[in-house]
Amino acid sequence: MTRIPVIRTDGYAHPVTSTAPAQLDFALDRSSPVPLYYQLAQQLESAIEHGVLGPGSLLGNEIELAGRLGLSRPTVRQAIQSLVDKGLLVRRRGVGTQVVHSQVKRPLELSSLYDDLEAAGQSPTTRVLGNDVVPASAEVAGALGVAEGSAVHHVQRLRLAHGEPVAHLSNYVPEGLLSLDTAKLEASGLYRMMRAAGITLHSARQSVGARRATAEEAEGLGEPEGAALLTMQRTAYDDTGRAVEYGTHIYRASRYSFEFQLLVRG
Amino acid sequence: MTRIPVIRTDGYAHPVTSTAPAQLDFALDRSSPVPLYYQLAQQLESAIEHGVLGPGSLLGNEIELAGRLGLSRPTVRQAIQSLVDKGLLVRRRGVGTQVVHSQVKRPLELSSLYDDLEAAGQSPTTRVLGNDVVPASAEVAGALGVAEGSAVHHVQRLRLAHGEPVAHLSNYVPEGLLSLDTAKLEASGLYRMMRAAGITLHSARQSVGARRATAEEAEGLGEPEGAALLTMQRTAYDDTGRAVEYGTHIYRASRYSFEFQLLVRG
DNA sequence: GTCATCGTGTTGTCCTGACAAAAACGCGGC
DNA sequence: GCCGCGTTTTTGTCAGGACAACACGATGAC
Repeated sequence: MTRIPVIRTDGYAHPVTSTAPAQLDFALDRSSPVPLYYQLAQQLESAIEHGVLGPGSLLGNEIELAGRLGLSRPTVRQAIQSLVDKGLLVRRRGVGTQVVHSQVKRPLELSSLYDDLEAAGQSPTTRVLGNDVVPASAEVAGALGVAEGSAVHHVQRLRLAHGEPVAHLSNYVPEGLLSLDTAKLEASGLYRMMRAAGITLHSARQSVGARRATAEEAEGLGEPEGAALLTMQRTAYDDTGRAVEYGTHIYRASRYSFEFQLLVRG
Repeated sequence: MTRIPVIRTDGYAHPVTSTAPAQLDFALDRSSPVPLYYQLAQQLESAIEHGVLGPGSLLGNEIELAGRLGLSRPTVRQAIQSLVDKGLLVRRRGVGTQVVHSQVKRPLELSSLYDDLEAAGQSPTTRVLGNDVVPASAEVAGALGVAEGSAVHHVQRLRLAHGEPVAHLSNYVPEGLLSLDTAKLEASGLYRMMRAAGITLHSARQSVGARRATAEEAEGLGEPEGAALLTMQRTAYDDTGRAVEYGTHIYRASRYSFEFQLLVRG
């Protein structure tokens, strides 16, 4: 390994580590139903995450790598490309493929707040405040693409972390898509229930803003009246293009902020 | 074309249009330096955007399409895949590839506020409030990965739309990366200047929150004291992994909110 | 009429091969 | 010592083929 500390005149020091191509052995199972490129991608990602492939280390050229693994070059490229898309690798023509220096985390998924908190070790809890079927208001009908007045589920929940309120969630779901059991809503999250019901989420439009809390909102969240709140509205669509959920949520700005990583698409 | 209106008992009506494979002719230039798959992807995207390929219309099978265009199947697949990654197309094995129903816009880019406003026809303006070189504070040094006290650019700008203040932007850039001309900062945006300087942005970590305005902030933005503000902190990295920018921004929540679309990665 | 089964169409995966383009390196000339 | 040029290395693009997996409709059995 060569380590070349680059000292710049302006005091901006950045250690450029250029590791020799790693000689990793990957275990590929051709009898597995899991695609070969996916097996390779997962093992590469695992190696990167566990530091076996440190930041800046070269991956070794594709042709040699393919030969060593007994794969064809397109298969190896497909595996590498999937990690490039995730932001874990960078390819440079004439140089090679290397692991990015900066630590990359998730690039903003359509994650439920439940998953977010759970990942952060916040032991989330849910209190279902309401779970009814109501006629759609004009706002809800427009967002979900249903007729005004048609039946929609309305779920109101309070999300807590460590017993403290964090957010008030208000969701609308078209009637008939999903059976919304109050007990399950408390134990899991709405998005998990959708996945379990065979709904494949595709995309969502979100809008994040801020405003001051009304007396009622402040009361429900344990904030002083007029406190700053983070607001989020979201409409989620499945892969057939129909809207499957519309939600307007408010978060305690003193206790929660949206953290995410985003990638620049080349 | 077959049009099958699906009427559900719950009043949820969604017209499923399944168009016969479109017979589009694309103009591919083999002498162009622009890759063939990219030419095809752009023309497909254009056709979708202009409604030539309506939502739900099938693309026709890949093999026939490849033959008709005089391309190989991998090339056609690469073009299609890039649009699937953008969320414009959906592939289904055994069925075909079709245009998604929901209108898809940009999936949250690392866009500057300047571009955002310009795209929205808001005719943005910039007033540079300060453009200095200062020693890095502990916070800035930590975010940029430089030594505390080392020289960094500090740019403070006020962004206006239609002459009204929208946001206060405070950016830090390591010294020596970029020449930060005040005149250019007013005419363009920071990110455009970075791209022009040969810096290829790779990823960024963002944090969005809310709080109430101090008297000074309210004064600068034309808001009443204590108004709700939207806050955003961002650290941007280039493809070598070094931090190239750190910014803390505040937005008038009464006039601006973050709008974006996000895709579920399969 | 209803259900299981088979056939067909389409995308998913994987292979081999070839040339082009870009970046880095080494060498020679100055 | 420095610059320029060619060489080498590596990824980028493209072709053509083969089989597998899955979805859907049609067909037949019951």
